[in-house]
Amino acid sequence: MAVTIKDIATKLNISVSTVSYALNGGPRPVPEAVRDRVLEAARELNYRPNRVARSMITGRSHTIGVVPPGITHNVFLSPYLQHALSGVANAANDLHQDLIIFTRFEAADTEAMLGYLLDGRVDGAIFIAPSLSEDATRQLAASGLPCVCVSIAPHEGMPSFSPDNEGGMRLVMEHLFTLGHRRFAHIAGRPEMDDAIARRGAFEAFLRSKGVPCPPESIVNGEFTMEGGALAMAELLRRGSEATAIVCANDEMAVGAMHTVQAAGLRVPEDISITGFDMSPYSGIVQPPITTVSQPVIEIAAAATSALVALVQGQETPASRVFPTELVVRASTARPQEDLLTP
Amino acid sequence: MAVTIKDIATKLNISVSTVSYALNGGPRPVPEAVRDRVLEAARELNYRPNRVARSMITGRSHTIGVVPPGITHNVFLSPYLQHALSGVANAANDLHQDLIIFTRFEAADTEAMLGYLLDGRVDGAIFIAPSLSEDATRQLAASGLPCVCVSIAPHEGMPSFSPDNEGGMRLVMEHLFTLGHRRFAHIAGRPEMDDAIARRGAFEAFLRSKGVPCPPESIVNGEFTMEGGALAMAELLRRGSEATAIVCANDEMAVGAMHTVQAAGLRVPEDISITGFDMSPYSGIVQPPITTVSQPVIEIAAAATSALVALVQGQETPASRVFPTELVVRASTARPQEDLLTP
DNA sequence: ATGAAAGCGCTAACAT
DNA sequence: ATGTTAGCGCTTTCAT
Repeated sequence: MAVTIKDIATKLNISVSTVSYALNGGPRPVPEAVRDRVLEAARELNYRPNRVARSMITGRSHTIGVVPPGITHNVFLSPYLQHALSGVANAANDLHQDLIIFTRFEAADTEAMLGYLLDGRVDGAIFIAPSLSEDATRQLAASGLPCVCVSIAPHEGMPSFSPDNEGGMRLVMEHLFTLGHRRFAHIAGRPEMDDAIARRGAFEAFLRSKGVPCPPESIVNGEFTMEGGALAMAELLRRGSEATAIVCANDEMAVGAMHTVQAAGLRVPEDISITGFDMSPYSGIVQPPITTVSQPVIEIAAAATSALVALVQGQETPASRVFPTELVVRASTARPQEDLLTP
Repeated sequence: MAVTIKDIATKLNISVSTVSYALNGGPRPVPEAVRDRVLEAARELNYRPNRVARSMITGRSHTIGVVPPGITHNVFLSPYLQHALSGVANAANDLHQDLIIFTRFEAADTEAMLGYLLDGRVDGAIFIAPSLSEDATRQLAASGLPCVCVSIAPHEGMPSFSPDNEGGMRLVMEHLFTLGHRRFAHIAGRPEMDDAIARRGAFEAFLRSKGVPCPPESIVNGEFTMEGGALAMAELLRRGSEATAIVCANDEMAVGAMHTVQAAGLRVPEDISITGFDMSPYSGIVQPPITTVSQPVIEIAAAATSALVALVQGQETPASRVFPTELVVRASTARPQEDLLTP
């Protein structure tokens, strides 16, 4: 049996309340002499406070629930999530919060998800790139659990911390367009993910604004992984794509796509330019390094975490924020061949 | 105020115990009619069980604490930990356990660590590549908290799930030796980490067994990161190393070391062979891909997790296991120059 | 200044 | 078959 404050009280022949106040340093004052005796007894008995019991009374667990996208299989193996989790962990650390990571949510089991989130173990939740159903979103809002979202939020009420996807995509497109590219293809993310939607939308919008055609067969969806990118690229080649620039929705896809392109005997960037998004470590160490858009994922996630803690502590709903993105030009993009041939 | 079983009991004019038994499907039988009414009322009132309250009675939280190495700064950015966490998460998922990830332990604050681990929120703990003090180890054992260790355990009593570091290192060394290498350098991990120690030990033992000299200046310690490897390699070059084979304690180090080597104008593998350890994704996508040793980290971590759950459930202490490693020959290793010149 | 006692929401032993 | 009640370990109100 673990040592409790009652044991300390019994040993010192004082009441549990005095022990509690002594241990917590308040709110009721305790004479220093008594406090010292209590602290010493605690040390002697090897007493450790039971936070579960405490949190039942205070209603606070000082623990934050982290909900990664339900679609992702190996959460910890996704570079994007790694950075997001890193940001959350850093901020949680600074704010003295612990983290429960919910990797157990089956795709769309709203009930189970709410059950876990509302079982009293977490003070609030951070959703990372969620794809929540209308129903889940509504119930969540109704539950009153403080929530924030890394990436675009599923509904108005939830504070959202996201990168400027549109701006970032515009930067890459402008870069490629200026290099002389006129035939583009887009390897898009899964259509349930808001960031994927935003990036695809910006891709199309840019082409429209320049009067460049954007046939449906030049866009293909895939998983946000190297395999996803490799497969999507293979599909583009199968369709006889003549694009000189392949714009990918994230870096892993770009790495996979480049692999397929190179395996097909084409050179990057001489024959085909490829771009990514997110500036994941992979895009920097492949040959050639991939031109990409950096977004401050760690910072975004940290900001979301701070906002959540503020929300939990009763401060008013924090404002959503959109974080700037930056173009990172590397060696996977160059002027297209035909441009070189027809000056 | 959240809905409780008391609300359901009041609404249906029955006792809380009946509600509890109905909700949990036992252990006391409840007539089907009553049960249905309870379940319906629960749905209507939007009742959600409070697991904190439950775990206070049952003494079980169905939650596992995960303790990454205290040294690692950005836990989620280390490929090794990513895979270990993945394995833990997979198994935890299968076994219906949640995860609290303790990223908050300051280097050596034993007291704080024990406080968190023993505060009632976790049923047991998984230590990943820990570097625990004698004191922490002893207190932990005394606390009775079920614990297992991914990598070599800090003491006998704790079941350990680790790769065959010695065997793996022997495989690489044998490979390099057979290629003709006779001058080796080792980029070792931090001397607090048991895996690092084991790999270094096996490196030295192999050379000894072959009668190959192993001067102290041919071994340099570094962080288990690309930067660590790059720095260590630079140090080796500064020392005027004439090694033809650089054996690194992990893949990130190898990637970093290769970067330094290439930046110095040397070719891999023509001028220098480089090997890694762990088979992290990075080692496979750099140019040239790096010869490495694969260890089944995900499987190891999953086995540790299953063992922990068994331990929590009162089964006898599971046996420690050592997992086999495999040599993965890629393009970063070749016969040394001098071997080609002097046949 | 300090003790006694009422819960937090739940399970389970004890009664009926 | 089902209701009553005693806690789990703690915080906090109410007495003293």
